[in-house]
Amino acid sequence: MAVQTDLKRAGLKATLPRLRILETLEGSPDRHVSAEDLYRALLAAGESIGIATIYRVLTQFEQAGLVVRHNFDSGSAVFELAPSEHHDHLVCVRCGQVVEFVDETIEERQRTIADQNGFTMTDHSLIIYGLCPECRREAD
Amino acid sequence: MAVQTDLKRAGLKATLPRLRILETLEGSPDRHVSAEDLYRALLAAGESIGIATIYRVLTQFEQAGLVVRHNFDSGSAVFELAPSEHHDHLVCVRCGQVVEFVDETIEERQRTIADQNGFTMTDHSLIIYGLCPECRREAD
DNA sequence: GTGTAGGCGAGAAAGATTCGCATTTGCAAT
DNA sequence: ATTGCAAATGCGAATCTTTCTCGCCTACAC
Repeated sequence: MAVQTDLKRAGLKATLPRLRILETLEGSPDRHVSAEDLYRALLAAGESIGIATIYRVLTQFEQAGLVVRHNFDSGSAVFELAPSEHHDHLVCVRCGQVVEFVDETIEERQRTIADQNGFTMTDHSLIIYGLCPECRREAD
Repeated sequence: MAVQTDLKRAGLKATLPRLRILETLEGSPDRHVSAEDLYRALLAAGESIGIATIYRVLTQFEQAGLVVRHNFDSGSAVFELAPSEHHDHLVCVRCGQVVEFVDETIEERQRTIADQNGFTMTDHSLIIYGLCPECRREAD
């Protein structure tokens, strides 16, 4: 099973909660889920798991590079399986839908800006908020 | 006093807490402050104010366009007096220092990307995380 | 000055996340 | 297969940030 080797490779014991969380992330219709989302999904699936474990495991996954954490304006963090290639986000302020995009021009400018200011860029977060096509139509 | 007319113009009564908060924001050496920062600063200045009032007032100021709220990775929101012109942020992951910048190329690309995805952009947030020059030197 | 709508302070509440600790579990050496 | 133990889990309490409630107070139009 790939999930199990993913954990081993990341230097983490293949425990039941970790396997379940990773599987749930992979099987989620929504790439971006909160700790609470995962908790509810696992309880619904009949698993017995504590919310604290979810947070602990997600933090470990993040440190291991398996997932990425985002702080959208929603108040709670959302996590997504680490994509092979970096991308940024468009978030609908009405329905919460998330669209991913990549733009090399912006990536390039960011590196330049960090350099110009003497910063060594370690990460960045670009979120465009707006109304998605559906919500725009409904909110006419 | 300009502060008082600023409030009136924004449609807010010029109450003591509001005046103090606005003055503190203007007098802050750091443009980006949290609700807690303001609370401590006001208590230290001998004012008697509740943390709830700080949040209430900051939210009103935000709606009135007097301040802007940012969600950096720190867990709590930070506020800054509304700048005359929009800008983005470079945040040092070690000391928390914040540097502001404007880049028309990026602004332009964002509008294009929102359009291409059928979104009506209402706002955006670009934060570049990294090590500032000083921290880079110290963390050799 | 006075009335009143709106604002305030304090504490409780809510939501998100972390901590402390007793119990359980993965896993490697028997 | 069995065992031993460090590491991980589950649970409830604690913490942190932010919001709500409610009785009292105040800015300001008249």
